[in-house]
Amino acid sequence: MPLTLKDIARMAGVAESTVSRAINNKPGVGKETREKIMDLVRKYNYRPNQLARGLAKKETQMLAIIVAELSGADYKIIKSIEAYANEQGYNCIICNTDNNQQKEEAYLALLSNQQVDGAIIIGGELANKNIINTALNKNGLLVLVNCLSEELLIPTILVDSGRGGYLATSHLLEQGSRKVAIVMGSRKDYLESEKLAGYLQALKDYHLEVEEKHIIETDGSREGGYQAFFQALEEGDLPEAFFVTKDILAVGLFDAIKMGGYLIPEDFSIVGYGESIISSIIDPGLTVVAEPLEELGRYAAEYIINLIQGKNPEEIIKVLEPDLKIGESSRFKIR
Amino acid sequence: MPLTLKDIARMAGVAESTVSRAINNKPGVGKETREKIMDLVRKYNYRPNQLARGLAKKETQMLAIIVAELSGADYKIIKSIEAYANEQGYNCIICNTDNNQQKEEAYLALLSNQQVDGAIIIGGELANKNIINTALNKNGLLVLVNCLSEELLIPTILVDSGRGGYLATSHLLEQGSRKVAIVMGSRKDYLESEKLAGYLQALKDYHLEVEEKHIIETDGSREGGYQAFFQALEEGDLPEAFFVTKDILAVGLFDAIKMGGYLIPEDFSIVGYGESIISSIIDPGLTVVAEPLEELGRYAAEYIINLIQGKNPEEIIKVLEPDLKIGESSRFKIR
DNA sequence: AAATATTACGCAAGCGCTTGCAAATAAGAA
DNA sequence: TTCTTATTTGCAAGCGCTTGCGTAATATTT
Repeated sequence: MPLTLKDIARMAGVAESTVSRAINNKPGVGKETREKIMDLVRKYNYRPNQLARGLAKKETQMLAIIVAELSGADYKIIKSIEAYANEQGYNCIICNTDNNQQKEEAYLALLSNQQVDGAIIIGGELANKNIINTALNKNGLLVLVNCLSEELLIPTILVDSGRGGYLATSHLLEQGSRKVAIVMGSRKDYLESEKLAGYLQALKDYHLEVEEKHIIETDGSREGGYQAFFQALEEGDLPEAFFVTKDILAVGLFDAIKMGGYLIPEDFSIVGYGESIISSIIDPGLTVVAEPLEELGRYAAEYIINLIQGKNPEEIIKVLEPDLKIGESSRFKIR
Repeated sequence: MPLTLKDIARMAGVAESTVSRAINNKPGVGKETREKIMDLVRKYNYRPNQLARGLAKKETQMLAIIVAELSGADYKIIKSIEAYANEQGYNCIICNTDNNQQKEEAYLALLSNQQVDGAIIIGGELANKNIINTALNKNGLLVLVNCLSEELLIPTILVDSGRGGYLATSHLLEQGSRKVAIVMGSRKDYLESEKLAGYLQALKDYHLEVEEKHIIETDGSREGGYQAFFQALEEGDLPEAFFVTKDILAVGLFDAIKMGGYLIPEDFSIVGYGESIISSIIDPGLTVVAEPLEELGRYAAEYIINLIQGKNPEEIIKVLEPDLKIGESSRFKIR
């Protein structure tokens, strides 16, 4: 049995309250008593029971990071959140929902249960609104990252995917390509649809017609990327460039292009989305839309902690801007 | 303010204890009262405060998964742990230590603090023994995965990396290569040293001399893999095959080999370690030592939960066997 | 030296839940 | 009907900690 405050108090010959104050270094404890207590604490390696503490204080100094899939990008965000949170004396627990509503619900319960002081939800489709609502009603503090709530007014922080799509597409256009296709995941995914919007806007700004067949929606897998190319090939009127919204898709697309005996970027210029190991491994190195993931995480962490500490931030939604990292997969086309 | 047991009790006109028993569906509550209570619970979406519950019951139904780096492999293990744990009514929180002793300590405190019922440590160097010890002394339950404790007798479950090294190397030897090099991370890393041991054993079984210069220790990075090849090149007496112990290393090695104008597997056969996206992306597809990660996680989860529930398992250390997944990067050599 | 302001400490209630035990009620056996 | 046994429910202590308030001890002021 671990020892308790009471044990320490008995050993030090003082009241529990004094020990408590000493441990939390609050005022109201004499220098000598404080030292005697701290010595005992060290000697017996006493650690306060956080459940009891949490119960009494109604705060746990814990944050939940609820994440749908745990991709490489998410991981960077998480690390950044953790870094800031730790700095501020909070610990983070990562809850992986696997895109499963049930699990999301279970983890959101951590919030309603007061096991964590706040939660950050990263990506994925948004949970059942009821659940979020009850979590919020019970005073739970929530921040959304890279996803959007439809009706509830929940603080949200995200990278402007529309802008990303625009950057990618206009880069390809600037490089001289005129027929640019987009290979994307599901349009139902908010971020994907935004990228598409950016793509469309860029075409518009260049006074180009939108070709429906150049909008290739896939399942987001490697295989999907592979098929996307051959689909384009079959349709005839092959694009000169591809904007690929996911790195795995890019891998498949590369496979297919090479399989077809074409060269990148000579035959096809390609821009991908997100800096990842994968996009750095594939050859030639991918030009990508780079997202400020660190900043994203940092901001989210700051936001939730401010919320917890009662400082009400000014803006409820914060949008960060991506930029373009030029690789070898896109090159100026002489026309 | 979330409502409490007391609120429900008042509304139902019964004692708190009755509500508690109803909620935990324990015997000793009449059918009608039970229903009345459960209706209230549903109506107000009441959720017991887990801190209070944990404090009273001295158990939280929570597991901590403490992981050093969160690589792709670890992620698979985690998912498998979670799956089983959820099945058994436990939730998992993932604690990422970033190979930082301080953080490891902080997270292990979750155990000593009784915030979790048990913890699973995956990979990485082992924490400060004192910390682990105190955690254990306080009755904390711990299982190690893919790492080893030096002196403490902690239940451990791992994949036999020695066997993996042996499989990889003997495969290359069987394919006709005689000069096989190993490109590895730090020898201080237990798993790496085991792989090396397996490599050496295979050479021995084939009655081959060990060439010190064919043991290439690197920092485990892509760059490290890259340099490894040119180092071998400079040394003269180029190997015919490489056993690479990490996928990132393999990427660098591939880069270098291609850069040198050589072909895989024509000029060099290569075997990597661990099935990962990366090893599946690089071209040609890597032959790898595949680890039963699912089983590993599942077993670890089973183990810790048994421990928590007081069932003492028979073996304190469990070793799983890897096997070989043949890709295109290794091929029979005609000599 | 007396009066006032500080500081150090203990008391006790309370956080929200569980649980052993006793009381009250219902049901079955005699 | 009366006694026994089983079932339903309440009481109250306790889990380990925090904190407001009161008192005793010490320091500061005149």
